[in-house]
Amino acid sequence: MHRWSKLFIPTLREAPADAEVASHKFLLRAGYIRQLSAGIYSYLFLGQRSLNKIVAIVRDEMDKIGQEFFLPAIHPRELWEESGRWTTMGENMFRLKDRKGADLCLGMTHEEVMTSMARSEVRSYKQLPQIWYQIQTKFRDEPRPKSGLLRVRQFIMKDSYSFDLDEAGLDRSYKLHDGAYRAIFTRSGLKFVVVEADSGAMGGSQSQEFMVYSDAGEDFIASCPKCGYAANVEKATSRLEPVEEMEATGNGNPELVHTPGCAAIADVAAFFKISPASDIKCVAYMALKRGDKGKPDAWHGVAVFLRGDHQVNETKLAGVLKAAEFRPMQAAELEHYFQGPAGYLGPVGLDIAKEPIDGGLTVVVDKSLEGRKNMVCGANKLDYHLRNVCPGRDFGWTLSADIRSVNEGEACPTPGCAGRLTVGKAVEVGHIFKLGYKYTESMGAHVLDENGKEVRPIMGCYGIGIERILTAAIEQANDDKGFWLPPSIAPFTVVVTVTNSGDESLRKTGEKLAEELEADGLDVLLDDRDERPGVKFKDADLVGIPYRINVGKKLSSGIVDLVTRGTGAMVDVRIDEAAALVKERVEEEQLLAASF
RNA sequence: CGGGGAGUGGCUCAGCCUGGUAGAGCACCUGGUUCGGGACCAGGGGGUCGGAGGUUCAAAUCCUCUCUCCCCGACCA
Repeated sequence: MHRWSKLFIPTLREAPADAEVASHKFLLRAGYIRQLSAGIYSYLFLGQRSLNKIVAIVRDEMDKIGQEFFLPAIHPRELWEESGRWTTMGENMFRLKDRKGADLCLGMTHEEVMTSMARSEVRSYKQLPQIWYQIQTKFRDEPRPKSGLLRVRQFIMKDSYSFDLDEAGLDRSYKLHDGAYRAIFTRSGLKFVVVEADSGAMGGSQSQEFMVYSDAGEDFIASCPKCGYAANVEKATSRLEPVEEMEATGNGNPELVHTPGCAAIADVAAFFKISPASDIKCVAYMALKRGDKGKPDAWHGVAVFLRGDHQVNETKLAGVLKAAEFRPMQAAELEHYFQGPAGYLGPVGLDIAKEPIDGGLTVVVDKSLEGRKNMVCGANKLDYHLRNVCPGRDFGWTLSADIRSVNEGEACPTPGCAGRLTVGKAVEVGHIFKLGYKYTESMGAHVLDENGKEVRPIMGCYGIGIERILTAAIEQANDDKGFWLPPSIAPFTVVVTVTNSGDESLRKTGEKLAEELEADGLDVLLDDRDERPGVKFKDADLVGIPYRINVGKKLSSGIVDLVTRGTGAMVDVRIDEAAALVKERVEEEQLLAASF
């Protein structure tokens, strides 16, 4: 039995000034964590206890579908050179040298190590499929760590990798993970949603994220309350309402119009008395194409055209262009590609590249421009616009694709669904991803199939952020006094608060009750500190323990209080029935979570 | 990397503008009283004011450089 009087649980009355989000504040105040450096935290007794419970759930479910490994955290450069990621990971990778001067890095993910294992050990199709996982520390030198444990530079990840003979096999491995992840998050008591995620830039074919709605989150997800459609806005689409086209003027051909001072969309729309949906917006980028082996990186001009009321989704754009990086085009570059100034850029008369980012100006139009008529656009000339512009007739493009972001309130993309999309913020707790042949190909892994022919295994990769489960759980259940965790991941299920430790009979009864609870298989913390009751109640409310039993003044009539932290409900319970009741409550709560 | 903010005892902060004995509340230690929602009284310990350099008789305070942390953006899981 754990006695609070002997433990190190450094609770704080006030949150340190630099904590902003609820989980960060409370993890610090409750004595779960302490910061060592930006994005680097120590986990103290309560924090480690909770993380251990999360890890146990993850391990329990993962063992049903795969095998646990434990891979090195320090990797040789050569391994990452093989996949090409020694370069592409850039500054996010922690790098170091050993005493001989050899380059090493700290593992930020383990596709390379796992693939090298498969490459050197797996020889036959008979050995497939394989699902290998590990629970291990990852190191990523984030440009901006933030929000306590939400975005950190060192964290624990459950990562797994599947190797299959073919796509049907990958599909099975992927579905196994989908099931395991749903079980893990359910048992962890999270209210999560599964959303379609972006996979374009990585070349994968399918990907889902497991999200917990929270304002602390960094991702936005679009969802339809009617049909259940949900997708990361990086990936989400919507159905657009038909636009009322403008009447052509003059002979219907593009017409130069003097529009002094109308650089912004709103000014242009007002000048022509049109909706921004009839204006063509231009966003000009320079896109970085990573050089293939030996070739240097190069920047190429990219002009994106879309409706005036839409926004460019750079994730989608990166996906269709396979570009590594974007930056806004600068004035000299605008002059070079458009011969015109910002604010008056347009698609007519441009010298268009045939292939995406391969010299010249890559012109990307959003799909929603196809088939539109009589639009307004910049004339690539200061203070002039064109009208009567028809995409396809008056200008062409390198490629046309969905590269816009959806907005709240747009129509759900599911055929036949009349719902409207809502957009909310969420924390990503897990991600499953069909990788394809990227690593087995670049690193040369193969097995013999039943015909004795060499074939490449196909891979999937799957991740869970262990600390993020704790963080998300706190974000979803807190108030001004503290937080309460689901019993399955709380450091203790119940705290027995002896209101006055100076009173011998209270203390003895409390100890006895704690022993009973423990005998019932519950994790019990006995608050036997020599503190006033108020202090003990405040601490108990703060530290995330879902149930509390007060052993105090009602004991003379054989009664203790059972307090449910989440609801604040306090009920009188006969002392000899208390243990059984708590156990029942915990079991009910877990059943309830499972039915979610 | 761009923009903003902050570094003074364990925590929250005042003092800086206008240079002159380093402060408050909480926490901590000792003794006493108290004991159902962060008690009270008395006594006590603890800070090279992020660091370096400079100005000055004198620097937490003024100047220069630098480090660190937080927030927004970019980036990313």
